[in-house]
Amino acid sequence: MPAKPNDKVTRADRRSKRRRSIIEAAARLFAELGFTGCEMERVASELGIAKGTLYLYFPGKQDLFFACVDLGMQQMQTVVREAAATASEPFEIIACAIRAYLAFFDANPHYVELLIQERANFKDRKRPTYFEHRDANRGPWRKFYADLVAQGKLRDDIPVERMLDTVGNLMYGTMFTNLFIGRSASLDEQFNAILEIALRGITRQRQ
Amino acid sequence: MPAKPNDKVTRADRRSKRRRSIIEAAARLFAELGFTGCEMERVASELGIAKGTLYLYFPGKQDLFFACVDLGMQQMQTVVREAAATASEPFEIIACAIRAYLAFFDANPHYVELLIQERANFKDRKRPTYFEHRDANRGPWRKFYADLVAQGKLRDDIPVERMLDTVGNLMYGTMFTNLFIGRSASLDEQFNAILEIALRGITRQRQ
DNA sequence: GTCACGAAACTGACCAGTCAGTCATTTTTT
DNA sequence: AAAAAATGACTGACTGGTCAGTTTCGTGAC
Repeated sequence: MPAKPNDKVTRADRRSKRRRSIIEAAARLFAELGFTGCEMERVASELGIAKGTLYLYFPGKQDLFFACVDLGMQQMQTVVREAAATASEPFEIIACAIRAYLAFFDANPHYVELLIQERANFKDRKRPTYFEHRDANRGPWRKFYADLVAQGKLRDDIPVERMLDTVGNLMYGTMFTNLFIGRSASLDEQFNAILEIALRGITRQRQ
Repeated sequence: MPAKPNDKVTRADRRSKRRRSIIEAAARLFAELGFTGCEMERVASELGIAKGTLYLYFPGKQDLFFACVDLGMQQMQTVVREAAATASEPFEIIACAIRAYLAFFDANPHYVELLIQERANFKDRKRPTYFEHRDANRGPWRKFYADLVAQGKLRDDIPVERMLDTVGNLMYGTMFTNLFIGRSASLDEQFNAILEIALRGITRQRQ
């Protein structure tokens, strides 16, 4: 009988599986060797396939690279969103999101490397994927913060946009520093300091 | 008669002048085109000299590049140190340093680009120059913060090292973000938010 | 179950362009 | 006229992308 649909799925399935495995191998190699340093031949040999095959799945080296970065940022956003969803109390939600973010890049340092490579090699060809995803996911956070301001839980003398920027930049800077010179403290200790300072600052408050 | 000493100075002077001008031109081009994208020939033609001449001043492309990064970070450290020295009141000193840091990279975005290029192209050949300089200049800040803790002006429930790290990462992240997607607010507004949040946090404090 | 055959997937030798670094020669300085 | 500085044509190693040829897959006929 016309097992056509079924068949087609199998074919397409195999194709997308391989596509995925190419992206995963390439992501590791691009991170390790850099965009320029990672030859297409190397990616192919890593997978045990011929170089020409890569070009059946991606039009060129750059497209393969962008696919790697995009996969990484998608995974990050998913992890953070899911972590935030496990909490209910407002400040706990913020805490969970921050912790998940740091933990993700801690466990996947190669994705940080890709962000560097992207900026280093395509600075005027492409808006950084990181910020593309950040902005796409910012709406809910903006509303969340605004609500907390309305409830008197967050300061009303600093625009929400500035708070989001500042906390975001703190996380962003921490992610890079951790990769570049390693964490100087345990993830927990670092996380606690960040949360404490972001929420209450470094000054001793008069009671 | 033997104007030897004088002569030598003149000679060495001319040499170091040219060396400096090579570094300055190269810094701009490396930032604009990337380490790989910036050909030695290009640097030479920018200066109106032959490619071979570059090799009389630097052993190779990498050495020239590292000289560029180092010059940038030296300038930054100098600017920040001098700015901090203009203030006397503790929190004003911190404010001046942060403002000078942001203003410096705002006025010299090409140096940020060089930091990216350095990391992207030499991740396992060299500790990032930025952190090399940061650590070399951290001692006084550590002592400064510790004194403020002792005076009850800074919190004593967060280790000084964590405070330095966190504030440093916030500045570092801000510098990158400003370059990557542009500042979303004026330098002043951004600076105010950073200082306010670093010192007092985003939460509304009960009086 | 197996055979035939067209389509899809895969291969890897090859090409064309690139560029850091060299060095024999020329120009400038003292 | 010797030394120092500068030149730029040249080379050797490298690599993204191509494509003519080969292998594998899926399907329908028997």
